[in-house]
Amino acid sequence: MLSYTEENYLKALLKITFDCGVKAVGTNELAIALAVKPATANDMLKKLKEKELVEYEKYGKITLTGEGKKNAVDIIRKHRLWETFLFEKLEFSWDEVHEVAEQLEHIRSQKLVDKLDKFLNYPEFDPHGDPIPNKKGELKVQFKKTLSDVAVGNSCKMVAVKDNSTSFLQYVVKVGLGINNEILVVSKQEYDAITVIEVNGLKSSVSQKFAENIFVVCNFCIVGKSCPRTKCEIK
Amino acid sequence: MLSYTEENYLKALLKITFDCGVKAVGTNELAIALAVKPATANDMLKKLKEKELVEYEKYGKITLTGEGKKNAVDIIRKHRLWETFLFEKLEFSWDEVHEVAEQLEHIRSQKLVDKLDKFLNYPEFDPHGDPIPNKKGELKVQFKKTLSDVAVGNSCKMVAVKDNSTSFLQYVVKVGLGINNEILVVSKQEYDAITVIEVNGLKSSVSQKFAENIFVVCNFCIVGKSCPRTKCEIK
DNA sequence: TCGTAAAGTTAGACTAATCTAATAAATAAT
DNA sequence: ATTATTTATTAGATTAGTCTAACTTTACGA
Repeated sequence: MLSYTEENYLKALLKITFDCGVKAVGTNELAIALAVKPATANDMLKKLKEKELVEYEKYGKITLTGEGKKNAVDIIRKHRLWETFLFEKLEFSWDEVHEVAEQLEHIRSQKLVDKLDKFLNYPEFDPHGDPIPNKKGELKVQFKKTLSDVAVGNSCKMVAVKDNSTSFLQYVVKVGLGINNEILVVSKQEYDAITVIEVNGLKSSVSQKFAENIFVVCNFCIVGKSCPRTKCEIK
Repeated sequence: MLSYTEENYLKALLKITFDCGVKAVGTNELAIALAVKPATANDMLKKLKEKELVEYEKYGKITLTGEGKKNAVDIIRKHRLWETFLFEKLEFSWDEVHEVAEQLEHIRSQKLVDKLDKFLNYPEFDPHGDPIPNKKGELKVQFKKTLSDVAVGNSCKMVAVKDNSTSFLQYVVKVGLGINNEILVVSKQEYDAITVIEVNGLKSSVSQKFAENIFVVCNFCIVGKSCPRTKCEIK
């Protein structure tokens, strides 16, 4: 069985490679992600290599093995299910869920995960709009993360806000936005990325900064029919 | 902040003294409860004494300080709230909740506990019928734990079963019993404690063994008006 | 009351996860 | 290509929690 620490190393490796994962990971990079010293990460990597959860040559880059990836995806699944629970059932705000989910993700009980998944009605995305791996480890890939990533002419759905300050939230309300609202990206100024959006018929101009703080999912990803999806299947 | 291990030591100390707590606890007794060696318990007790969470003289019995008790009660509160959640919301069976709650009780988030409490509608008893301390650390003391403790002429409410075997459960169904049913203790044979109970008008004779496996709460404890209750208030 | 058994303590060692400081290899820059 | 810089590794130390084995108190029974 993996220790909490081992789980965190695997999760960090997956998260670094995730965005859809070409590159292998370096020791320093990993150490920074986990807020430990490179020497510490190195020690742990030896252990994980011994357990055949990662692969690397001495002085080379690190990749997860199939087994390592499977474990990592499972932790991410648990993390995101718990975030969804906290947000939807316990009325936590967007910015509060992560820290608690960091703890909850390590609870060991397959039954708990399955039951929680069912209780939440098998959600595909967490409150941040990140995909939740299903029981088999498959997940829907999202190509857009914030409003600033949405191309002109496309529409998307707001799922959460990144910034939780009062001033920002008041701004959000002012442009007529709320959770689950459709947003159409009407146009975008090339020079400073000032973007015209339309929400329920109301057009507004918003800054790059604003757009980066609105989490969205793209419609085709939600509808899921002609949805460009990748199965990051775990062997 | 306390480590998981420290929390477990405090919880074990409280649980040993709880039933309602006259005696102080010995090192061996504690070690057995935690499945560690006495030497290990001794080391930890030194640490807890240093932190002023327990009090004892060398070679003497151990008691929790106010602060130690406060911490221990809080862990019990979390444990029992999680058990209630697992049982009521996630459809865990009575015998499955404990193990998972052992893990969940260590999650650190005051907000999570408060929200969970609210989500469950401020329950006073867990699925085993054990009292859940409220936010102030107060709890309702139950004088009866199983059907075998209920005196002749009194009625109670079944809250759970201790034995989860099919044969027992079928027996339970046969006498017309289910969760939340009222049980009247009609009479009891002195010699072998064979007990006549009445459930929804149906009278049955049950054995001592059967009665010991039915968890109940007494009405006056639930109603809470003229309820003999003890506030185990935490200073 | 005295001796043995039970209960509690101490000493020394081990493992997991971390650190700092020193060293080695790989990469980038001149 | 040779050096300088970045990246990775090793060595040795530390802390928390555990162990075994030996020792010290306390409690109890003859």
